[in-house]
Amino acid sequence: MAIDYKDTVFLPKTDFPMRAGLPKKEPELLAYWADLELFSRQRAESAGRPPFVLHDGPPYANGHLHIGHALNKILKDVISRSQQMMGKDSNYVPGWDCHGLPIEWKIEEQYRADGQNKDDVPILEFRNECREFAAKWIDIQSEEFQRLGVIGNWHDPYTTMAYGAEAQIAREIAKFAMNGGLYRGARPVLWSVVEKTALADAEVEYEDHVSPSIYVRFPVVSGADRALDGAAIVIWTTTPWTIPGNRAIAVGAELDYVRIRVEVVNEKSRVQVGDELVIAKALRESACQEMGIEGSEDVALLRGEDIVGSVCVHPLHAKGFDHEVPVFAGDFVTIDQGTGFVHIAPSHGEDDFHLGRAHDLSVPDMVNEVGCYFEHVPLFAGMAVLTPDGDEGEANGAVMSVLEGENALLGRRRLEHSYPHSWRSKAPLIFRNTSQWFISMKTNDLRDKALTAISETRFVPSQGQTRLRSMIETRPDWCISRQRAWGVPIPIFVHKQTGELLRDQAVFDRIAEAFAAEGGDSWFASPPSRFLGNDYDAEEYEQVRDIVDVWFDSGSTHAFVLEDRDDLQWPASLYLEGSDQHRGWFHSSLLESCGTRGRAPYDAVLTHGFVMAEDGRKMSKSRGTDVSPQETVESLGADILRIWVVSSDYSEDLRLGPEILKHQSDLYRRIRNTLRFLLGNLDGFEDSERVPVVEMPELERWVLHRIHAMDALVRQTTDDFEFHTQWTALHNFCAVELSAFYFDIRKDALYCDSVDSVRRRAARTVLDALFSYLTAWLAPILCFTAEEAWLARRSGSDVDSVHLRTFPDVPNTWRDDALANKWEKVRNLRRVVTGALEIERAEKRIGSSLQAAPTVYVDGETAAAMTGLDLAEICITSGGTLVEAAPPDSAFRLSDVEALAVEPALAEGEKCARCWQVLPDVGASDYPDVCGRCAAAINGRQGSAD
RNA sequence: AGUCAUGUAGCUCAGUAGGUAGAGCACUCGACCGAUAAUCGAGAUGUCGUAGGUUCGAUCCCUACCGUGACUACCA
Repeated sequence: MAIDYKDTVFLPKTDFPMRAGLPKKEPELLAYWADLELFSRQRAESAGRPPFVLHDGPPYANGHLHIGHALNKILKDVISRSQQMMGKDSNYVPGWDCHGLPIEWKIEEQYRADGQNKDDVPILEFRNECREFAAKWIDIQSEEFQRLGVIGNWHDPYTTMAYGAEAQIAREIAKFAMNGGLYRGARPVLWSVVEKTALADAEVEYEDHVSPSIYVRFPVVSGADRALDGAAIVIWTTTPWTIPGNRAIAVGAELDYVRIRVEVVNEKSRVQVGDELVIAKALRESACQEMGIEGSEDVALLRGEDIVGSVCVHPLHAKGFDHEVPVFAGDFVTIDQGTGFVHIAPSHGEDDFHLGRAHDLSVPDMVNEVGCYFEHVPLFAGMAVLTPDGDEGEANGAVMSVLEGENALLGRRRLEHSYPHSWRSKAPLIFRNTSQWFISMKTNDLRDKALTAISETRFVPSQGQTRLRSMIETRPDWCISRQRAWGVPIPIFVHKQTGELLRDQAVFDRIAEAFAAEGGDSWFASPPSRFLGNDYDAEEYEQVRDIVDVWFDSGSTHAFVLEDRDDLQWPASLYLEGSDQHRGWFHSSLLESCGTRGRAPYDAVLTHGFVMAEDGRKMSKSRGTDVSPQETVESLGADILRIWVVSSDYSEDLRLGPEILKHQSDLYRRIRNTLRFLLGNLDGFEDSERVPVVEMPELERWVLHRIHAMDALVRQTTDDFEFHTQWTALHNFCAVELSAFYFDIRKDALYCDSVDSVRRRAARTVLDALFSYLTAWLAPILCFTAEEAWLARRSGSDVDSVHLRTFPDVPNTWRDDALANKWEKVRNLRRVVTGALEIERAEKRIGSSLQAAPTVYVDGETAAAMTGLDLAEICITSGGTLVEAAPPDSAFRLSDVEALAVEPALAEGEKCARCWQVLPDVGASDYPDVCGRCAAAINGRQGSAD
């Protein structure tokens, strides 16, 4: 008897599953793209479009990816893809940083594990092992990046160890050699005794360290002021081993000092009653306490400037350190601690070096590369400051005991303070005078050029500009030499007799040629004559054996990637890295490029923050708060991780953890179901169904207006790299405007109207548009899901991948501000009706809103807005009456909408068995339990719903 | 140690020429049972980091402090 009308209703139909199964689906899509050769097709199809070159900052090729890599590469990918869809030719070439200490260190460890000393391994063999190690990790990381959905030229990435790259890096060094920017300088650098190399700033970490803290007496032999005669200046240091290198004392010219006569000392004190010492007034108390002085008398007060020009003798002058020790003014002298006098050893400190240089002090070579005093150093020759393992050597103790013997040691204790350490071996470092190669910040106005370049670069967020500028303003010359094995050789020759750097382009050309053919190895494998040619006698030249700082490698990527590849462009449109790269890649690239090409290698720089755990603190394995990208992808899918990237504000630190990932999964489901609804309701859609915009109901035209606005927002936020705003807007559009409003209203027409209904056809026309726009807008973010949806509906003529599309144009005629305004009022009315129905529901008078037929009292404005609209349709009721009149007091109102009121009522009639509306005309036609519309729909149905 | 950021509902984020705050999600309750491990609706939720100050009034301005992060320095 009862007909099952379900078969006559046009219910959504699609193979696009509600449950995504991303961990399984994503690899299938990756395989599909591989078959399609998607990246090549993108390049081919976008040939001639304006280029967008996001130049990849190379990750270091060791170890699996961590979440920071994932953030970085996903953000790059979203930008690269969205620029592509904005109509650019967005060609992304990933790269890797291959040389340098971390890899070298790993290989050394392997040798150590085998009981071998790496110094015994032939350098070419060693370098080859490093190369293979890097190659192995490049393959692994490449896989892991691709699994995240990152699209790019993975078939032909760049690496800093490619022969071509090594050759170009050599050419870049040669440019600095030829233009005079490169020079050999003797200066103290932070030196690792363990790794036997100078370290770059970026390779230094500061850790707490216990050092001896000593007070040392420097007797005045020639006071600049009579008040100094016969007294001794007291210095304080935490590095006793630098005392042999002492050449001066610094005093704060503006500080107050006092000459005291010691009256009372405790039993442990090394000071004699009657000693006369000069110290800073402000530090008198603390210094006296440290030296065990319990009573003293002021002899004289002095200003620092009165002391400048005095001369002391070295505390070990009787033991072979017989040079004078002049007192200079130093603006770095503070009264935080110590004595207000700083002992100056020009070989062992930055301040010391500069002060010494200003006063023509000698910069003696005191300590060799393994941290032992040179043979020429009296008393201490051969003693170690630090052992080869980084432990404290005998030097400090020896110096202190000799000082003590000379009655120069006035106090000693242990002090824990922050001290530089190697990032790699974690061993303490020392300042050591060495011969190193530098790029001058002054020659060729490098600093000025760099500063100008910064002001001409777009920074996102803008604070980055200030940050980079202040770094460039104050940084010293760039020390580019490393006494290591795994890197690009600094390919230069020095004339043995004159010390002159050989500047001959022909020589450099031969070197680059060799590197291009055989890599940097050829520098070590070939006789110097191969490069010097016939014009020079190899015997007369020293071949430099240093390698170049890896920051110079990566700082040159713009040369061997952007300039070298025909399908790229110099300068890059964008560099994008974590904010730590202000002192890293952004910095080195800028200097390298300004020094050789006079401008930055990038038009814009974007920085992102770091990934923190959910509690806002650093991720920590031991606390279990670290998130592995591999595990996340395997359990949830890369698209979830990609949502996380765009839903976070990358200009600050980002948080990530289980709860946040769950949140992203929820957001994902909403988007996925929106796509599924579109697909299900577009089943069988054909072009012939389309309804022209002018014939569409207002509701459809309102959706088109919203599409127009979303399009503008998507494009704007893409240009501004504001993906968080974009994602939020997209999600709200799907959740609030489509799902909760438009779809909800139109389900009735889509399911129940007859196939030829203009209303239904118009809705399907709009759903088709929504599908087109949404898949495009989502494609840069949800690269997998957007593709899955696209392919679910692709017919023969459609393009093979959503990623071969661009954001579709939106006709300007879709914009209709007046309509949008009108519909603001309509939606407001709907809110009130919904509120009224909720009461009815709570009172159990209705369940479904289709049981209701409310009377709505409106003001003139709202009445005008509702002209021509069907109240019941919009409110999803079965009926309703609009009355422009004052409502009865009993009517339902919302507190914030005074002009509207609703008097609920039950709809009259029977429930239609097909559309479930309660209507008076149910049973009026051939079908006893069906309304007139549905009867017509059933009769007119042409087997569409099977 | 210093500098600079940052601290708004459980989560991601908005916001306020200074008048005690919002959106989505999550949560709870309800409806539907033809987007169904969906969909719709309603609701509660916050001393706007802490303590002072300026002000009639501060989440928004000032100061200090605390937490977190990044950077810089290393200082003898």
